[in-house]
Amino acid sequence: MTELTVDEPEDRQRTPRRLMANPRTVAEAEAVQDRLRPLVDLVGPGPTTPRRVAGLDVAYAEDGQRLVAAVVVLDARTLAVVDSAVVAGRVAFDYVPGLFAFRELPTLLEALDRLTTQPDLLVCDGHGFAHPRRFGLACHLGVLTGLPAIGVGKTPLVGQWDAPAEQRGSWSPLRDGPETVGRVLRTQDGVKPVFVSVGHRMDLDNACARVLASSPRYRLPETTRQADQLCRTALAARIVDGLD
DNA sequence: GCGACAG
DNA sequence: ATCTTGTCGC
Repeated sequence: MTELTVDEPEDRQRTPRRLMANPRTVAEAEAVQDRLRPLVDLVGPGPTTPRRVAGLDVAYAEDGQRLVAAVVVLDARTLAVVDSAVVAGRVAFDYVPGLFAFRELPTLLEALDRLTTQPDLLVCDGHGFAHPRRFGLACHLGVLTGLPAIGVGKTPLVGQWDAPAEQRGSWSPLRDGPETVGRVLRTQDGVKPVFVSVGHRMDLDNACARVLASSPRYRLPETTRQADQLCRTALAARIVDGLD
């Protein structure tokens, strides 16, 4: 299902081993990020009018070890759900700010592999370029799948910014030192803004345009909301194999 | 040395 | 992320 594997039918659902490094220590994890970082395409410009947009999210079980990942594909124009996948898994790494992606990556990739419909944009729950080593979850998912990706965070990880105007669509640059790493974007009038950053094969302007187009009514994009609802429901009702 | 720190 | 009660507002 991923672009990187289309030439290997017998292996089409597996991300190449050379990119699947599963670190066991903080040093190894940071090394993986530094190695993949050069593969990120920050220019894009990415699809201005994508057909299908995917939202990804994860819900954690009570023990904090098991989790359920969900991917929901929406029609970019109507925002109607056209496909989805839910997978149960295990936390693959302890939570460390900056290494968050390693916790959910294996299960999220598995869920992406189970889609029937190929999305042309991934909207990730977390940051992309707005990361200490400029390689957050959105960059990681983008590079591993080869798909355009953007990161939408609810809270900051790095950078400083000025509050954007209260109107929907207003934004201010998110800067980490001298460089702009993302934007603080107001998706609804008078509502707390979100943190948008490039993941892969997209420019920042387009990334913000896509986020706004996906958030007609609420603070978070419909993609994120649908994915959140799906994995949360699947976990609570245990309607997913491999749990318990 | 002391905070901050995606989900 | 998840644990948690009520509360203000559409």
